[in-house]
Amino acid sequence: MSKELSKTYDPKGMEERIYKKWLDKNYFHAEVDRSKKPFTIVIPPPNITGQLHMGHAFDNTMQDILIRFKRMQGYNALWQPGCDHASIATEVKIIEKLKEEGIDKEDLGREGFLKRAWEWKEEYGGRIVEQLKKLGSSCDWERERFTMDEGCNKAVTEVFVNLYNKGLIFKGNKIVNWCPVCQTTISDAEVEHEEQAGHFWHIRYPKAGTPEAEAMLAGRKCDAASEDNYVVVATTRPETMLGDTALAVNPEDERYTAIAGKTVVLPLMNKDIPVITDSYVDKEFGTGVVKITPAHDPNDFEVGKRHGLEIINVMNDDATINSKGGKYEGLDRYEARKQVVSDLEALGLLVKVEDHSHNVGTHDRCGCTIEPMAKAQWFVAMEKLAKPAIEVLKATREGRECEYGKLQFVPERFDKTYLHWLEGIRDWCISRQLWWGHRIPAYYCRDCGEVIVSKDAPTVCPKCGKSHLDQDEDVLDTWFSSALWPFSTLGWPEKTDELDYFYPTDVLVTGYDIIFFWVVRMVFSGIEHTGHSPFHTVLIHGLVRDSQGRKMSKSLGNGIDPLEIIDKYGADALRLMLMTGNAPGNDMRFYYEKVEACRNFANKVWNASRFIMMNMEGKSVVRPDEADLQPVDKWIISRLNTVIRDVTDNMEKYELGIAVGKIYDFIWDELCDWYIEMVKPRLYNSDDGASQNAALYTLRSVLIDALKLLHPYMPFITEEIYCTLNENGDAGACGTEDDGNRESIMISSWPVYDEARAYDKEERDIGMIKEAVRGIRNARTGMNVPPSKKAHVYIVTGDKDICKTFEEGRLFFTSLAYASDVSIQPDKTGIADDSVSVVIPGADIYIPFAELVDIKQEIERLKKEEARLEGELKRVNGMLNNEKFISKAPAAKIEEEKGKLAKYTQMMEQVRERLSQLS
RNA sequence: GGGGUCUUAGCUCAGCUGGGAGAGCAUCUGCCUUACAAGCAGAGGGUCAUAGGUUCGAGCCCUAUAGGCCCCACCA
Repeated sequence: MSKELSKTYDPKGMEERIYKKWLDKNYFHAEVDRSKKPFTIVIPPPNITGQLHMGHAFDNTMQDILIRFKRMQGYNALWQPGCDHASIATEVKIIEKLKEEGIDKEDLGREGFLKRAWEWKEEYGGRIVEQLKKLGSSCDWERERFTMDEGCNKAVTEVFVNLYNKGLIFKGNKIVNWCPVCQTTISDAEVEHEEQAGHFWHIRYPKAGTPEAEAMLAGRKCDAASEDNYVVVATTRPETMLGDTALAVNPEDERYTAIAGKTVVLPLMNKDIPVITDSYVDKEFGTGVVKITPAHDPNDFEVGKRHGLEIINVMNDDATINSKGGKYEGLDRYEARKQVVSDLEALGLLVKVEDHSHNVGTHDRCGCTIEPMAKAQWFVAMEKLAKPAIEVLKATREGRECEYGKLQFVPERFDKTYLHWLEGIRDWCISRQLWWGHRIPAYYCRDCGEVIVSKDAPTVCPKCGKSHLDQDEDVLDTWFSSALWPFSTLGWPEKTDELDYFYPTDVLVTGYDIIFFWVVRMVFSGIEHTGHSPFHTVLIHGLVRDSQGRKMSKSLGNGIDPLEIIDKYGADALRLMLMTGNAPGNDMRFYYEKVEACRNFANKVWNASRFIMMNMEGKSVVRPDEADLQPVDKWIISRLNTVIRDVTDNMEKYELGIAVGKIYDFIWDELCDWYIEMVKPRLYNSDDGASQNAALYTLRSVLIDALKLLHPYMPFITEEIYCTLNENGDAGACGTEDDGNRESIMISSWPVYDEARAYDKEERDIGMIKEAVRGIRNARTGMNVPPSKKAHVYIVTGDKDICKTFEEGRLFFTSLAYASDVSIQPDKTGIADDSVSVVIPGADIYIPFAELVDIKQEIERLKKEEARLEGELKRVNGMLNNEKFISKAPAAKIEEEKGKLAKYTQMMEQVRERLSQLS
């Protein structure tokens, strides 16, 4: 029973049906199979809170293309899917939802909250997975994982305990980034710096024992104040002075040698603090004196450590001033700032206020200004871990062997981003004051204070033997578990077959915005725990922006929902749009016009296929003898062959945009606009069965290979056509041996370049015919000849080979160049003088239009051609007459230019001769 | 302060290791030619940001300049 394609391309319904078929057939599933080479990609796990957005569509399209390509090439391709628990993002969402119900997180308690969170995950966690399916993603859904499932939790615990035992995880009191809104620490990577307009307050600190100090302590302005008795400090954050424990000057600063080592009185707090010297202080900046607040500034913290200063944290977790802040207790940090400034002013201690813009750290999630605070938190010591991660990339770039495997970024420029971050890396704060996440496997003995870090919860304290143990309340940074994703999903820490076979994985595809968050952490984790870089290539892409180049965002409301696009234009069109005309790592803009153009291409493919099938209807198409193939058949086969080679090459180099451009051009220009048109007369003429069969066979086999090349990009339409074709007979493809797999294009084999199908002569011959046809069309348009007006075409050439070429191609002039008749002759006998002429290398073409020809116009046209050729000749002669070019340029280039010289010279002669005839 | 990146046709962008400037959209002209008007055939349109340099030869490599964007950074 033969099946037909519907009249118009309509992806609706079709895509869903095909996806279901793929699932039913289990094509996406990969099992360990040692007879095949694995190719593995792990998905960047989308957040369970997430909805599919253009970024996901972009990212996953690229991965699907690579996976489908490799699968067709015969690799055992595994695309490992899953979702991320997204600790803080999810927790925030759930808190919001609870709020709607009038419930406070604390009311539920930890247990109750987690129960709700899991329910939430069950309800919404699968949503994005369903959306990925609409895109056509060929993930192995049987292997779907979750960063907080049992296996991942086991991996996390294992890693934590390992690193702790090696001393690479430690609990320490350090300055951390504290988000007062989310009430948790965040890592450096989660802090966004933004330039803010602020002020520079110059504040007097009176020297101890002076009348100025006495007055201040008494709470009044000093009537006879002398500047000599003050030290002036400039600060952008006056409220932090409540926690000052010193002033600092540069030891080299002669202005302050007298005061160094002495004592000043801290205003408002009215206590003595020392003036210390530290080379950290920049003499040139501000007043050259820095207030030191070890609890609220990372630099001050370091200075404080060096000098044994007290660390006084003056803030609560919500960034209000605490009891250490004296009378300011309870005020928000910004209210406190105002109050402090006005109090200083009242005491005559405010010298001046300058405008000053400075960088303020904000939380990337909530936008709140980060408060640096000294807190006891868990950290990963990064220095040791960073080294091999740096080494593996450098070794790969320098072509050295490396025990950790290979690592490269595509495009290469992201090497620098990666290296720069790793080389300046600081310890990673991993504890979070949240509930949704992997709980830290540390336990504290209530009796003796012993800290126990262990995979299994201890029941008694190993030190004191008592059983009053409390687990650490905190959970881990969500990226701590994502960092293990490439191997935790394959079974690590168990030594599974999967891990052994699929790991290290091959390519990681992600946006440049998460190199720090994720890529870096996966690499050092992979090396530390498995000994290998988790992938050899990181393929980086940019952002999808709106048509005005703005980032798509919820707040701007300029996001475009990929699902709507899929609904309207089809997933294939969306996928093609995302991959077309974009270079790796670059941002792109979203335009509806672009999607439409891609949908139009799908329609083109659809209709060309429909045309081919229509013509095969009722005929049994068989593999023709080589002798039955006509030059034009060999031409398209040869062109396809080249495209197969180039596309494969581009895809192997991750040049996905270039590759699909070549497929697009081949299908639209060469196959549809030329080959199909050239072959039509043969299809409509059943008298020459062998020729018809050869044309049909070629059409069919070229189409199949073209569809195969296109399949990774446009999986649905190619599958639909491929299957329909195969239900209607079985003529095989040209670039592939019969692989016996006709039931789906996605498991068919990738076309391979074949030397035997490179037909150089036919490529040249058909190229010449195309040029002649184009020339005739061109001339006709120039003369305003309507298509309905057919004309006799005379081809004049003395060259036997050229003559033969045109002899074989004479039909093309009838069908493509509006010829009523075609004469091929060695001279101009019988051709009217007032014909339009077209010059191609080796032949003159004349078209007598009689009354239609305007000789003046014709002369003008020829003169234009003459000028063009003059330009070309000038350029070629310039090169060939240049001795240095002759002596230094490669021989092949010289030959090429000599060939052009001959060609243009000949054409020029023909044009000039024709011109002299006319005038 | 450091690093990256961009500046190519009216618009959005390609242009891989240096060797005669491309695509899509838009514009103009002519076509409902029985696969496709979501189409066909043609046309116009670019001193490849500027100035130097390397080279036989530069959109491509180097340097500087101008402008745009991005990332990193503890100058209070």
